[in-house]
Amino acid sequence: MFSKACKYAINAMIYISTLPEGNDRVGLKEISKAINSPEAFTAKILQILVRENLLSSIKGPNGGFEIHEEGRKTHLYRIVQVIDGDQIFTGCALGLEKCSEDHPCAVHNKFKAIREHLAGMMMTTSLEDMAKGIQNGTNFLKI
Amino acid sequence: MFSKACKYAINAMIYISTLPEGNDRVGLKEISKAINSPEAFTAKILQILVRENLLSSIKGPNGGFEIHEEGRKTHLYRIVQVIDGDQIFTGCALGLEKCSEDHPCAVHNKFKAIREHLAGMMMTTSLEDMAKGIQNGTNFLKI
DNA sequence: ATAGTATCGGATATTTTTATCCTTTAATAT
DNA sequence: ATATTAAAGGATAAAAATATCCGATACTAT
Ligand code: FES
Ligand code: FES
Repeated sequence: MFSKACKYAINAMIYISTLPEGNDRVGLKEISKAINSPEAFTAKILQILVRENLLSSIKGPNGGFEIHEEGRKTHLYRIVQVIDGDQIFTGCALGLEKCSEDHPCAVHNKFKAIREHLAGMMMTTSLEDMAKGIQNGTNFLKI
Repeated sequence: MFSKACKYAINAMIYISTLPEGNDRVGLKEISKAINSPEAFTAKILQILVRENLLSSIKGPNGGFEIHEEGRKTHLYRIVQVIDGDQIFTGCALGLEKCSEDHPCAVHNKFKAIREHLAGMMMTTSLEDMAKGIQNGTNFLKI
């Protein structure tokens, strides 16, 4: 479904969002430990998220990553889009060059509903929302 | 969503199912032309499907692949399972070792519904069903 | 100013997926 | 029997995804 890179991105963003706003600066090491991901690879992914302004970073001592106010309203859809592209939301399930009503693949009609279900869910689920479940121990980021 | 191998497998199986039953023997070359897939790679995938008894093959002149009676009732779920495994139907969306109610990831509840939607669709969609859409020109296998 | 720290970014390595090549095996037709 | 044909299977190659390494950059603290 999602690439590993994308899973790490989502979990990392949620983890940062669980930290108290304004006091949420956190380093790579802590993040990758919290989500159980390879450190160096996670760094690459965080770099992309920073470049795309979904995340901000500060270098040097007491440096790290943080997500301010508005950033916590980011929807999962956007993260997937930035890391995996939106093939999953718009592409053809069976590999046709493009998904369209005019030239539908064998599963187009049935699949479209699922894809929209997924896209809708991802578009209405924010980091804030997810962070709550982690904070109160209902949901988990690793193992 | 699905691997290329899996997409080729599904389209190939549907293509064979569009041919008149009992007179449906068709060679690799024709199949990969019909679904626009790389020949040698497609051969590998068909071999797996033959090994798993979703397809049968005959060597030599007038040889090829065919799907008998019962085979046409095969559901897409089974093809995905054989080629990609059932990670997509049972695995955790965010990469936890296993998906479970006891230790749910951040999107577990929301994702479960989508996964079940997908699994249900794939379990109730057969080659026969798909073949009809191709035969009457409503759906397409390539481009 | 200087040393220390943490992210950035480029280079490289490993693994997995996708794709090709070629020999072997089994069936057909002459 | 023999030549021909098409799938099977093993070996290899290319591409993409995942993962690691290390010097450069920017910031902090002393
Ligand atoms: S054409 Fe395949 S999903 Fe729309
Ligand atoms: S635990 Fe992640 S989808 Fe169920």
